[in-house]
Amino acid sequence: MAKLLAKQKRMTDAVRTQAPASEAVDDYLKAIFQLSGHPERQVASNEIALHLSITPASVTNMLQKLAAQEPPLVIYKKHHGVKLAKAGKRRALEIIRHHRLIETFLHQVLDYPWDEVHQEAERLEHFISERFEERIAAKLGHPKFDPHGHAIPALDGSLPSQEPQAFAMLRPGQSANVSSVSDNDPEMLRYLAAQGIRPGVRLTLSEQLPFQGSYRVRVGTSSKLALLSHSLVQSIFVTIK
Amino acid sequence: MAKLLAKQKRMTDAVRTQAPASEAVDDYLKAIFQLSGHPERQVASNEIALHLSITPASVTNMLQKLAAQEPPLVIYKKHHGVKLAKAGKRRALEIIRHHRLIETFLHQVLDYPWDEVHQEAERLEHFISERFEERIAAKLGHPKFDPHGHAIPALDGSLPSQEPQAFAMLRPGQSANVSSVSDNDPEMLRYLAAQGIRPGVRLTLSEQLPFQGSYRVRVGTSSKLALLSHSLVQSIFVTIK
DNA sequence: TTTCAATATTAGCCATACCTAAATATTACT
DNA sequence: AGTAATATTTAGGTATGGCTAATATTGAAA
Ligand SMILES: [Mn+2]
Ligand SMILES: [Mn+2]
Ligand SMILES: [Mn+2]
Ligand SMILES: [Mn+2]
Repeated sequence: MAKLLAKQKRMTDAVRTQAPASEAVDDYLKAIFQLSGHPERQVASNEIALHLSITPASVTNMLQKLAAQEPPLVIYKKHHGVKLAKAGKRRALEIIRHHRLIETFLHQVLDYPWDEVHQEAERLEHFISERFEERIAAKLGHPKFDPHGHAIPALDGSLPSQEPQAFAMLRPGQSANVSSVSDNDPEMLRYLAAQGIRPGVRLTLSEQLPFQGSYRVRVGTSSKLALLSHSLVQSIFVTIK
Repeated sequence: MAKLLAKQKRMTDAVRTQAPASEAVDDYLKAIFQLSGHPERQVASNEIALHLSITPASVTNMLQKLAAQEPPLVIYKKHHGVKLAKAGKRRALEIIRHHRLIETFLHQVLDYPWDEVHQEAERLEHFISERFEERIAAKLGHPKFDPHGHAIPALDGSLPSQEPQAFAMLRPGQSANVSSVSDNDPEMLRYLAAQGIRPGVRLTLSEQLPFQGSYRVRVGTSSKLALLSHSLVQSIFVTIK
């Protein structure tokens, strides 16, 4: 705190641009990054609004601000969506790196259960310093994946271009290894853990019950089968090999 | 983020009170706590303004808000200063506990040098959860002191009522053990470390040069004496025994 | 090619949070 | 009682981030 008197002055001067970098800005950038997918496509205002639970008008407003920054954080084409500009992508990946490193740290060093790490990381990701980031990465031996199997962006922002596949896409009889699971629903994570489902475990789809019913799944080499709902199965991502 | 639509409505209703608990509020409460000392005395608006580098008008404004909360965070007597109310003292001690636990954690677990922990803790203290606090305390074995020798408030807010004495108060010939050092000036901390001065070390005042000059000090049982400026010596607190 | 529904943008506002300078008031000494 | 130091009030500023309602654009279906 302790706003310096100089600040007020400086802001009314010629500069005006330069990164605000608030929690809200971070969250927009993360949202755009996640929604733009692979290969990268333009993201519509509506999608962002939906993702963040705000109105499209608010989104347009913010996109204009982000595009007006120097350097711009997004490339914004009126009526045609946005994509991240260089600086925006850098920041998004930085936040995601923070998030996943923090999750891993909380789990491995502070013994958090895997269903509690996400919430805490969601806040702290915005406030840790570069130093902190570097120190926990070192402490953890520069991990490549977080507790849910999500890849941690490297310092230069690079990510393995793994195309994760939803388990729901498999056909009965097929097997695959869990690569990651969604991390935002604690209850679901506890349930998955109870079923022995976590990154690295091999799953075999036995059958899908008719009319979009549940999935009967063998977990590892266990003898009895787990019965997983459609929504559950959509949160499990696998690599077939 | 993701402000829920309900919020807007609710705030214009009857409730209105209840804790905002922002970084600024935290910093006011910490300032009042530190300034009110032992035994506790009323703190003047001016002192707070000075401490936080803002104007007295801003302070009055904030004090009124803090006093109006339900429950009140401060007891504010117009023209007669404030002191912390129960809830305010609880919060102040909570933040101070956070701060000192984080400092200790950064130093011991993440190998931060002792001159860098303060800055990082100053930010993070506002954002960690109760869970995080509990976990790092456990990891550290519930430490009683931070790297600068400051006592860490217990969970119930209790603090050892040690009356730390400025080393500057000693008379030539006297010896004392360093209990703590000021933690806000990194350069000074590096200098002290270089002189071997840290909590627990025994200091003997050999002489003070005339006209408020430097202090000649024996550090531990070393043979040669350190020469410390007046301002340096005022940042060192000791217990005589 | 026209029409229209879906989508997006603009305009005008609201609320919160902090802070300021200047005018005014209070207190506590001398 | 007078006055200097201190504090408060008044009035207003900046910044962020959100909303509604009115309007505009786009693109696909007719
Ligand atoms: Mn976040
Ligand atoms: Mn994760
Ligand atoms: Mn702080
Ligand atoms: Mn300290």
